[in-house]
Amino acid sequence: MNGSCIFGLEECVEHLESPPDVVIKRLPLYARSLRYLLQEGVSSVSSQELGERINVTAAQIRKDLSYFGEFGKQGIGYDVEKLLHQIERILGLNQEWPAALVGIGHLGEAIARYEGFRTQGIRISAMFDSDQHKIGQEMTGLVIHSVDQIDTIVREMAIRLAIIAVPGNFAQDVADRLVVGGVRAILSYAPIVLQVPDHVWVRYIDPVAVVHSMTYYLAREEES
Amino acid sequence: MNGSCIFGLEECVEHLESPPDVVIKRLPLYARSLRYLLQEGVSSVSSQELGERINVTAAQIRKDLSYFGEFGKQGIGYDVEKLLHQIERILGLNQEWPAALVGIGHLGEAIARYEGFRTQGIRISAMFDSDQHKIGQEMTGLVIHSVDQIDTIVREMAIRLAIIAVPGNFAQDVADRLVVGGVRAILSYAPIVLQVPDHVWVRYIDPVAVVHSMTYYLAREEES
DNA sequence: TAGATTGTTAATCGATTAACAATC
DNA sequence: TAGATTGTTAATCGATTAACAATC
Repeated sequence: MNGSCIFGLEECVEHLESPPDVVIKRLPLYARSLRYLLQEGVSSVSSQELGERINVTAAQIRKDLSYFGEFGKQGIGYDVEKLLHQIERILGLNQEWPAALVGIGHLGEAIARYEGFRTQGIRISAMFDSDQHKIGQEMTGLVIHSVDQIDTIVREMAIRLAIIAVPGNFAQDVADRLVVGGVRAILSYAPIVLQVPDHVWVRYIDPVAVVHSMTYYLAREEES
Repeated sequence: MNGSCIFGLEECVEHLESPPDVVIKRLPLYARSLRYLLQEGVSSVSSQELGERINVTAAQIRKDLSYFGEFGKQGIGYDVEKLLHQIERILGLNQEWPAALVGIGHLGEAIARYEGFRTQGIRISAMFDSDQHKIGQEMTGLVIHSVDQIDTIVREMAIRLAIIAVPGNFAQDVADRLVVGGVRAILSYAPIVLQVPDHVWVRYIDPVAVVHSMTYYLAREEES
C-alpha cells in the first residue's frame, strides 16, 4: 500500500485502480495452476515458475496480482496455498454459485454431467428445456423445467448465473427470460451475439469460431 | 494498394503488415454475422450496421478488413455475399478441413453430433478414445479407434486439425501423439496448458475459467 | 551477509479509435 | 450534385514488459 496516498484510508482504497477485464480473465488460470501445484505438494512458487507453467511472463503475474494486494515475499515467492485462497476469494469462489442451465441436448447433458463445474464452486441448480419429451424428466437429480418457467424459478432460487446451450434461434429469447428472472451473468454456447442490458455480463464459447481462427494459419501453411 | 511502395510488386506484398492474431480471431465473427445477413436477404451492409450487430466499432471492422484488401465501396458499404466469400477464403473455408476428435465422453459425443462444425467446413473424420468399451464402436458413421493409433491414422489421413475432449491428465499425452502425427492446430477442452512445438497452434475452451471470470463481478455486486 | 524475488514505476509496445480525404 | 461510407493515417488509449529499489 502506498504511504503517500493523499486520501484517507477508505478513499484511498476506493481510488485504487480497478483491474481491467483482461486481468480478471487470467485469474482463473492462475488459480487452476496453483491447484495443480498444491496437488503436487509444492508449497512455494515464484512468479517465474508459475509463469513458465502457463506461458505467461513473470512480470505480468506480479502486475496482475498487484491490483489486489501484496501476496508474496521478496526473495521467496508465493505460498501456493495462501495465494490460491486469496485468488479464490477475489473470484468469489469462497461461496458456491447456483446456476441455471438452459438447453438439455447433447451439449447441455455434457455440461450437466461435467464434474468440473461442481467441484469448482458452480452448482447447476435448475435445468430448462423447451422439448415436451424432456420437460418433467430427471437428470443428475434435477427435474427439467419448461423454458416458460425460467424467470419465475430463477427469481425464486435467486440464481445470478446461467449457462445457455440452446440453438442460436432460441438463445435471445432465453437470455431475455433469464434477465427478467434476475440473472446477471451468462455463459452462452449459442452462435449469436446476445443483446442484454448493461448490468448483465455475457461471455461466449464458440468452438466453430475458434477453429476457424486456426484454419486461417493452416491455409497459409498449405501455400508455402 | 499504396502506389508509393519502394519495393517491386511481389516484395511490396510481402511487406504488407501481417494481421495480428486478435484480428484473425474476429474474422469468424464477421463471417458469422454476414451469414445471418445473407439469410435475412440483406444484400449490402455498412461497417456501422455490421458493427452494431456484433458490438464492435465501425472503425475496427474497416481497419481489420484493410489488412486483407479493399472489399467495400465508398458511399455504399459492403456487398454481403462478396464480403462473406472473401472472409471465408481468407480463413481457408473454401475447402473442407478433416479433423480428429479425441475423447468420446459426453462432451466428445456432443461435439461429434454437433452440426455446426460440419456445416462450417470442419469435418470430424477420425475419432479416438482410450476406453476398451468404446473402441471399435461406431458413432456418426465413424469407428472409434484407440488413442494408440492416433499418430498413424492422423498421418495417413493427412489431418492437420484436432479437437481434444479428454480429461486433463490425459491431454498432454494425446497432444504429443497428435503432434507426432502431423497435427498443426489443436482445440483443447482440457483444463491444462499444453506444451507443444512452436509450429503448432493451440486454443483452449475452458468453461469453468470463463464462469469464474464472471463470479468475480457477481461477488462485487453482492457487496454493494 | 549475499542471493533471490517481490511490488511498482516508467518505458515500450500494440491495439483501438477518431478523423478525413477519396470516391461511390 | 449532395450525401454516405470507405480505406487509411495519425492520435489515443491501454496492456505488457523491463528495470530496479525494497526486502525477505
